[in-house]
Amino acid sequence: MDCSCVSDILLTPSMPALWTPGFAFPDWAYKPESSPGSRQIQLWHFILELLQKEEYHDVIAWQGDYGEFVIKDPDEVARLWGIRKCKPHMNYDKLSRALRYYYNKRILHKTKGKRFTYKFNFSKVVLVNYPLLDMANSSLLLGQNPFPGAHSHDPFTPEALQSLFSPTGRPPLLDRPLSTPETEKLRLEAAFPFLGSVQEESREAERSAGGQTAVGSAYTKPPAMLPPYNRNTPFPDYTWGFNPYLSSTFPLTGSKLPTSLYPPQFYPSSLSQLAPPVSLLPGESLDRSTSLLPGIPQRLCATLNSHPMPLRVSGELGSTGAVRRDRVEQPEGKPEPESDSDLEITDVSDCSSEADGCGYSPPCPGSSIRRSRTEVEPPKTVTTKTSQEKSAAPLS
DNA sequence: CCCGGAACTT
DNA sequence: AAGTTCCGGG
Repeated sequence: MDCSCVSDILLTPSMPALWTPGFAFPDWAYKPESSPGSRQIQLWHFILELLQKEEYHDVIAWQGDYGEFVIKDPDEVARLWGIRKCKPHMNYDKLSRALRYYYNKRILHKTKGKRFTYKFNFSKVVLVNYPLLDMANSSLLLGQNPFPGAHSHDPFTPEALQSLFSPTGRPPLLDRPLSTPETEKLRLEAAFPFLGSVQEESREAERSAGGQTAVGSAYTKPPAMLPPYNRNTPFPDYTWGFNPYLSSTFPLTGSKLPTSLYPPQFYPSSLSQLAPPVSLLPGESLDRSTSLLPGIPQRLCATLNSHPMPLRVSGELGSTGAVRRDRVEQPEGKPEPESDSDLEITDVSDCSSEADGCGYSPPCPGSSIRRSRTEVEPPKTVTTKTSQEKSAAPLS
């Protein structure tokens, strides 16, 4: 019930990386809230988030061509994703399956030959998230961007973005009747030359692309705040301690908080001029590591600070190193072995109901933040039927 | 590893 | 719709 998984969030005071110059995240990088059932974070979105944070450079990072990234630590990425989705049994095998589904959607494609390397199809990302954006009007995007070398002419000049995400809150033409998806697609690709040319078009990909024009809304969602990452943080604590990927709303002053979507190298400098002004209030500086985020209500963070987030680096693979490699859960035999649960999340009981309140719950309900089991953790624990039930219930 | 079908869940 | 879970095949 009280899956406080999220609540305690962002705490980690300093998060300069978020506004690192050169990092800008266009609004459209976020799926419109209105989009059917899109309240939940999407994998590609999540990937982008990780990619954006330097803390995760050892886990996943941009590398190679434009939009190309490599998952340096598959297990870790999977674990993080599992945390985000409250899927304690997530692993790279499953995550990669999800990534593979993106192939047909043209959101991603695999970089053959390179292990754990994928490449974003930014144009698609744009379309999916900002279908109504009529680039035509943004002549700046069309007119001045020679395809060769994304560096030659950066389409994302402050002016360009400015016009796209005008102060009025909505990009120009947003309400214009939507032109054909194809048209926009072309335009977008013109604007995003680095994006994998829709090479291997083909098969049903076309179909899915055509039918998935989401309803564009003038919605803007701030990027998630990923607190300093520490891979030593055990799953359980990490999970309940705070929600690293809570991309919930942050009442940021500017409403539009750009963060990085593309590798820095994609934007020699233009963007860097844009980020700072947007996220900071005059007089505020980023180096105030101890300060809260500007614009974020104290109540949101109050409880957070008091939780140092216990670093329990023990149970790595002591008793059951193998356990997590292969799912060793018995279909119905016996409940999760303690050993396993140690790695998997003891409190997952909350998640058993399928990430119900897990993913997104109102920030800091105020007090129900009990997190680390180092705390008090009522002995009764309700004999939670953790994953056991989960795997057994649905089928039988 | 990587791929993608199939069944199932949210 | 967007995965999650399994899984056979390369």
